[in-house]
Formats: sequence, C-alpha cells, structure tokens
Amino acid sequence: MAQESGRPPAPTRRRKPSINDVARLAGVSYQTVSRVINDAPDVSAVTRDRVLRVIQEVGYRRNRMATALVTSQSTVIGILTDGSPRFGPVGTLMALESLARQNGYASTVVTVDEPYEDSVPKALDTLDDVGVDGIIVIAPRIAMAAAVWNADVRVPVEMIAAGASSTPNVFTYSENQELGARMATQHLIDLGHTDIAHIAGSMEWFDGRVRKRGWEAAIRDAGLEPGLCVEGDWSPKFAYETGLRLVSEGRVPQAIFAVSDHTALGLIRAFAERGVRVPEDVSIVGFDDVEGSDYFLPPLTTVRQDFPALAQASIDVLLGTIEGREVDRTPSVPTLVVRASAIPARLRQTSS
Amino acid sequence: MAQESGRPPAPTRRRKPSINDVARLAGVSYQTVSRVINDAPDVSAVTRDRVLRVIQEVGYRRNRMATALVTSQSTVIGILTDGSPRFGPVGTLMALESLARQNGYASTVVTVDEPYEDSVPKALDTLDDVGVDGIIVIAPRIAMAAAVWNADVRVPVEMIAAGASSTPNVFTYSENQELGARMATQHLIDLGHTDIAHIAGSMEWFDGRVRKRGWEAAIRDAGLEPGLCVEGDWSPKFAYETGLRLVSEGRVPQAIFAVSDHTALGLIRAFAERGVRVPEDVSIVGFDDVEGSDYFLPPLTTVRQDFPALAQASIDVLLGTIEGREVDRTPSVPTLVVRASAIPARLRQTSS
DNA sequence: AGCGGATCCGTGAACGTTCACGGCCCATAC
DNA sequence: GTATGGGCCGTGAACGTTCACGGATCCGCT
Repeated sequence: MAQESGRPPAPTRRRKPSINDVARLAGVSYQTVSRVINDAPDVSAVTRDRVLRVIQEVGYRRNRMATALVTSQSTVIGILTDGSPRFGPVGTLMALESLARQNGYASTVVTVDEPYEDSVPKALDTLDDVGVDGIIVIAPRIAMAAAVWNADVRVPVEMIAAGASSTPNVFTYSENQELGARMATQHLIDLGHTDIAHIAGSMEWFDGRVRKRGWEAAIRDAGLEPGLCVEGDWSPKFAYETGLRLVSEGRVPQAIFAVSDHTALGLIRAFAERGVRVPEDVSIVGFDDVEGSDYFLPPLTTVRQDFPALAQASIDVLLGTIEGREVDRTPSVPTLVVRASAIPARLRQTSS
Repeated sequence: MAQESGRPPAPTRRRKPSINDVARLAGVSYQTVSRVINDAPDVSAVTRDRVLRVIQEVGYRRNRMATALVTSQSTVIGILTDGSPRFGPVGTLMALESLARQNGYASTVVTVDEPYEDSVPKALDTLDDVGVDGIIVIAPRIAMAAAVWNADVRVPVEMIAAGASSTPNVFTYSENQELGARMATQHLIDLGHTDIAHIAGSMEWFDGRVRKRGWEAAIRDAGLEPGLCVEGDWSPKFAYETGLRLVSEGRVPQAIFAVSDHTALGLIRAFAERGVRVPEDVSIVGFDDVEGSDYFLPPLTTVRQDFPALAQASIDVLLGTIEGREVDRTPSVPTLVVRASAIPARLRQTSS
C-alpha cells in the first residue's frame, strides 16, 4: 500500500471518433459529414438528420488540430501579459479569456518577465508556434510595449496599453486612464481644493505616465497650478516614506491624487503615524478600487476601471481584424467611486 | 483620412517554411530533416550541420498542429480556474503557466463561473476539444471540485484543492493550508493568548474549511479550548460587521485568527471605529499576505503561501503522469510573516 | 569473393480535416 | 425526346508532420 503510487495509471482511453467513423455509421461519405458539421448547404434534410443523430450517438467532436492544419486557422488567440499579478492586468486577462471563449476562440496565455527584450520575442515565438490567429498583449510597461513594436509577427497583434501609439503591425488600444485620472482630480477640485499633489507611479509604466498627465490636465483646465508631484514605483513602501517625508518637511498638501490604491495605503499609514488625519487634514483619492479599498481607514475614494468593457472592445477589434470585419471601437470609461477619504476643503478649515 | 480605417489591412504574410522546403534546400529527404529536428540518431554530422544551417536561414519552426495531429500529443496543458480574480488562484495560475512553458508545454486557460454544474463540464469539453495533454484545475470551491469529479475526461486531470480527496480519474493536490492556519494560530498561542477566536471564510471553499480545521487543531493541541468562531464569506464587509457586533456585545476576544487579510482589514476598521486598539487590545493574524498588507494599520502579521512551489509540484506531478514518469510530491510549506498586528498577551494587561 | 552488420538515408502511409472538382439524378423547358 | 440546370453527394488531393519500413553503401571478417 505504502509502496503503491497512490495515483491511478494513466487510463488508456479509446480513440475519439473521427469524421470517417461517423460517415461509415451514417452510410454517407466523409464529405457529407463535413458539410453537416459546417452547416454547409447541399445536403438533404433527412441525410442531415441521420448524420446528426450518429454524431450525437458516438459523441463526435471535431478535431481542432486537423482543422487548423488544413485551414491554417486555429481559432485560438494568444494573450501575452506581464508575470506580476498586478491588479489591472489580471482583471483584463480574466475578462479577455471569457469573452474570447464566448466568441468560439480558445486562448493560450504566456507571461513574460524582465528583461523584456529577451522574453517578449521568445513569448511571441511561442505563441506563433502554437499557431494562434491573433495576439493581444497586455502591456502596462513601456519597455514591454517597445519589445512588442520591434518584434515581427505573422498574425495581427493588438496591444492594450494606455496612451501608446499604433504602428503598422501593432494596433494599440488605449484604456481611458487619463480620463480616470482627470475624474479623480476633478473630484478634488470640485471639493474646493486648490493645492492638489500627485504621488505618481513609475514613468516606466504607461499607466503611470497617463495618470500623471490626467492629473496635470485637470488642474490646468481648472485654471490652477499643479501641486507637488513625486514619482514613485507603485509600492506602498515608497508612498509611506514619501508621506513621512512630507510631514517632517511640513509640506503636506491639501489634497493628494494617489496613482493607485496601494500608494494611497502607504500614504495613509504614514499620515496616521504622524497624527495627520485623513480626510480632515488631507484628502486622498486613489485609483484601481482594489478589493478591500472600501475598508481602508478611511474607506478610499477611488477610480474603478471597467475591465470587462475594455476586454470586450479589445476582443471585438482583434476578432474583427482576424475575420476581416470592420468594427468601431468604443472606449470604456472609468467610474469614480466616492467614499470617505476626500472631503470638501472648507470643512478642513473649520475642523482644524 | 477620416474615412480610412486607421488600422492597417491584415498583411497577407508568406507561408511559413515547412519541413519539405528545408529538405529541398538542403538536398535531403523530409525524413532526414525530421530526424534532425527530433535529435534522432542515424544522421551524419555533416548532413546534420547542413540541415541545421538551412533551418536557421529560412527560419524554419516545427508546426505544432501537424505534430499534434499525427502524434495526438499537443504539448499543451489546460488550466481551469475560477473567474474571480481572487488572490490565491491568480498567483497559482501565473506560476503554473511559467513552469509549464519552461517544460515545453503551452497552456490554455479557461475560466468558469457559477453555476459550476454547467460551466465546468463545458469548460472541460473546450479543453478536450483543443486537445490538451492534461488539465490542472485550480478549485478553491467545493462545488467546483464536485463538478470536476463527476466529469468524464480523456486526459489526466489534476486538481489543486486544499484537503479534497483523490478519485481514480482526478488526482488532488493539496496545498498545505491547514499547516498555515496552524502556524498562524500557534503564533498567537506562543504569544501567550488563550482566548483565540476565528473569523472564518465560507465553508463552501476548501480554503475556508481547512483553515478553520488548522485553527482548531492548533488550539486543541495546546490544550486550550477553541474560542469564538464565526463563519463568513471572505469579504471585508462581513468581517467589519462582525467586528462591530463583537464590540457592541462586549465579546471582543484576546486574539483573532482571520481567515484572510481582507477579513482582517474589515475587522481592523470596525475596531478602529469603536476605539478598540489593534494590537494593544486585540491581536490579529491574517492569511494571504496580499499586496499592501504590510501597510495596513497596523501592518499585518499574516501567512504567505509559496505559490511557485505549489505550482512547481503540481506541474511535476501532471507532467509525470502525462509522460509516464514517477514523481514524488513534496508539499509546499507556507511561511509566517510576523509584523505588528499581534503582540504578547501580557503587554495587553499592562497597557490597558 | 562473399557475407553480416553498421551507418545513413529515403519512400509510403497515416493522422482528421477541408477544398476543388466532378458525377449522378430528376425536374423542367424547348 | 433531348438539352439544361439545380440539388445532392462522392472522390482525390492537400495541410505538415511522424512512424514503420526498406534500401544502399561501406567496412571488416571469414
């Protein structure tokens, strides 16, 4: 007993029935069966029914590999994404897979890590090898996008990257994050704040650049001057240290647009430790709406992106290209979710 | 300009070179080329080199679909996972893909949602259709696992599910979460706490059941009596409300093992709102080590699972089954990460 | 000189489909 | 009665590999 593997031997299962088996059983030629499973015309109703019944009986399923071989269309799309389980990319990935499947496409995913110059071309090759019909790249980082631009792939490539530009081989779909950043900042402006700082993400990320741009644009549009902006690395740690520094230098702004919820988290802890109250002393708005952000101390006002809509649009575009259709792209719009971490500026005065 | 699509027409790329093209160019038969790319013997060094050079020149790559068709081995594994981007599953998924690729396998993933009775068999069929060699199911929920057990698949299926049992067709790999829960609880015990409550997850999740079991076992092993246990749904919201209730009923325990970091988060907020201090008044240990948990208020003591190790073991086992090898399974062990949310029991006395 | 055995290489068939074509039958029209 | 054509169906080939053979050449041995 202890000697036994504990695992059953790989059961040597029966061969799957082929189109020929069905043809024989139904008394027709393989071509007729092919016609039936492809909904082709030129087959009489009674024959069709007979074939269909046999198919049902023997549990026939079309062999995708054979089909792929002869048509050189695999009905598989490739998804290339960053290996880090960051919030945005993962949400997009899940939505992408689901939508693709609803459209009859399977999806094979491959993850890449730094350095992208090596891993991205290799990953693209892998995808090419397995014969995908098209590729969607979730490229949050600029270096990653660059590696994709430089690559030479035979199939349509679409990139989900905020604010990047398209090239002839690579089509770039931009999630509307600048708008999200604007909304966050505008919320602060509407609340009456005039000194609005930004704890930014890394400028090596599209998201970082674009969110900063949105912050700045909103402020200028309101006729204000941009406040302090410090560029970080997305980590709570960096934000925490920055928060500490701000307090000790006496430069805590009226309001802060944090580039991500995790950034906000680090900030909040730093302020809490130094007796600076959020939102009474400083209003904070985050970005992402990560799980639990509604139970931060205080609950975080933040921006939520509509990943399913983004994925939907991306899939539509890619499948359109693959299948030669025209599609119109409707950008997804983020939504501001208002909670407790940002309050009107005048309340601040009265309370402190 | 405005009329134009903005998208380049799908470039009709050259056909990829086949084994025959290489053969012709190298002046050998296709079989010889096949031998070369398969590292088969019976080919002279000079011929091999010549072929290799041609392969290099024309950029030949083996067509996996053709290979799959004739060998009925696709070197693709299927990964079936829950659609919700919860922490554990996603970490496992990423690690799985990476490892599989390192072993020469591509991976196609499909996500499922409730009701599992419908979606799981359908997903399994999808995977079967694309011709995967084996399937790894990431099954956090019991209902999902049940659906897998009942399914009939032709290829080896391995399930990553804590504490489930194996059946002849489905091999279950159990991440050692009970141990993790024990470690968390033991930490509290070592700190001198005797009244240790558990805010549990849902009993519909394996993780929920197993973590609860670990909590209870650790307490009994220490000769103590289990404290309060309330079963929830993983959400910060539920934990928050529970925390509020505990305070108003005057039943706040000495220490709490929270089933997840997000649970801990909800608890902490509830306590903070009611003036119950963490860790001075109540020690809390979480589970997951989600991003940012080191910047909660206070930084959370929690348990981190080793997803890469878990994935590694799973892949080893599955590939072993596929390729007919024997492998020994080495369970991955979680690690306790000690931060500030749990402190010795006696400090509590002195401070309050 | 003839034989056995390596060593190297090639041919035919098969995997399960789709594509291009052609053939048969019956109905309709002249 | 013969031509025309549409509805229905079948045959051959191809996709790019691998598998199972078998054949040629050369060397060393008896």
